[in-house]
Amino acid sequence: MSAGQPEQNLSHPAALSAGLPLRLYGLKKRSEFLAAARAPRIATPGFVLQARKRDEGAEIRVGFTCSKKVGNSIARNRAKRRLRALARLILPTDGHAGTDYVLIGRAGNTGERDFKMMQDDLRRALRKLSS
RNA sequence: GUGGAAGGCUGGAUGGCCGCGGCAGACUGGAUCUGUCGAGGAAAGUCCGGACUCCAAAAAGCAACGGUGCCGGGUAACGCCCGGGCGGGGCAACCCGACGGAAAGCGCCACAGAAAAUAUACCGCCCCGCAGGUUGGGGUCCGGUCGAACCGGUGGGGUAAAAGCCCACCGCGCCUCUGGCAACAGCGGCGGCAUGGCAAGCCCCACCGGGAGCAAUGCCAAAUAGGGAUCCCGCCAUUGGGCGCGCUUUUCGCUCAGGGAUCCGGGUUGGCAGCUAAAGCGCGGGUGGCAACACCCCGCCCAGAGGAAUGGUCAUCACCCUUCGGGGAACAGAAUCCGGCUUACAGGCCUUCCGCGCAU
RNA sequence: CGGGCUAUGGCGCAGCUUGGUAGCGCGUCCGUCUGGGGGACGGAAGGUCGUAGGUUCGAAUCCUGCUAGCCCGA
Repeated sequence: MSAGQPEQNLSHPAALSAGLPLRLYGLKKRSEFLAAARAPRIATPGFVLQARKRDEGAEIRVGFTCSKKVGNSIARNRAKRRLRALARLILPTDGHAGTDYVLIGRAGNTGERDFKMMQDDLRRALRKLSS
């Protein structure tokens, strides 16, 4: 299982957007993950953020991935769920249009780090990328 | 009061906001709304036993291999559970035991020691001989030494010195009888020391086991070229061969003339079933049983995904720690199902029993 | 779902079958040879044998349970 594992758990994109100002779309294909992997990245204690500016389209797309280092399937799923909650909360307002984001879980921290601190981490990482 | 032993239970609660999976219903057949259900005692490790399905064969048995191993019972079955026996540990409650066979056979027992399994004779001990010694022959296994272990133990008799050589008791073995379904226990008698240890070395004996696993298996749909090879049967021909061709397709025309099995190549990785009401659960009741458990009645309905949903976050209460800011909250996540075993586990609760101290 | 293998000095491996002494190569340290380096030679240190139990007088070795890693089949 590589970092480019397709995000099979991603739910319907429209369901994600319910009640939110901007729709989030999921990254599904391995090639899309690989493209984002070559893009600039910011590492935080709770996760790693990658962002790739696309040429076409204005929607924000986001993908989640966890390697086996994070733990067994339960630990990986919990890490991805927390990352998904983060993205739902912050990306529609702080994200940049026409960008693909990939959030990568880190062993030991993604499932345990304080959620407020992770929100700050994500906002700071987004500012850093845009500057 | 304190220290233990055994058995059982529990594994935070409530409410916002956002979100996930199954099922049912509603609605302009849209990817919406409503309702409802949604992890464990170990779901874990995958160590045993089954159910179920297919394969091979036959209702069996044998060989090989593997497993189990005191006795009796329970169970669908078990390597599990209950009861009993024997051995060991603990003052006790109680706990632990791979607990058949070493007088069927093979093998191993390092070092040390005289000697390690058909026993042996180093230092001693005793007797006899002579050339009287740093000596020769014999007796003996009593004492010493070694070791994890050395060929019964203690006491007495006996002797040149000794020895189950003889005797008593203990141990061991055999036999009869008694109790018990049995393992086994007990009384009595006999034998006269034989049988060192290791079977988690090979092995022997008794009993059990055909193989594979839900990615099993069945059905539907789609897709590909109804392709190739071999064999069998059939037909025509008879040295070797052929079983099709034309046409967009069917009808049709020409021709003596197509069926089966296995394998290879190629294609498909969609849907449904299997699938969860079950050898089910109940600190509900009754009967039988010491018990495990069985039977009857009553009540309950408790995930079914199809690479995996059961979550995230905030607040309050309860618990633990605190330097009063705050921090912590175990082991762990269903994948066909069930019965066990094993392993992991913060904290808390209940019942019964034993020892010791104090008071009465 | 089922099956198999491995774990031994810092690294790579023997030893396990048939139980009694843990060994080899590279590396490390010290010394000598050289003007010095490399190299050679001599010497030395370094191992709870993955872990917890059991069998045995005695276990790296035999048995059982865990832990970690790797591989195979459907």
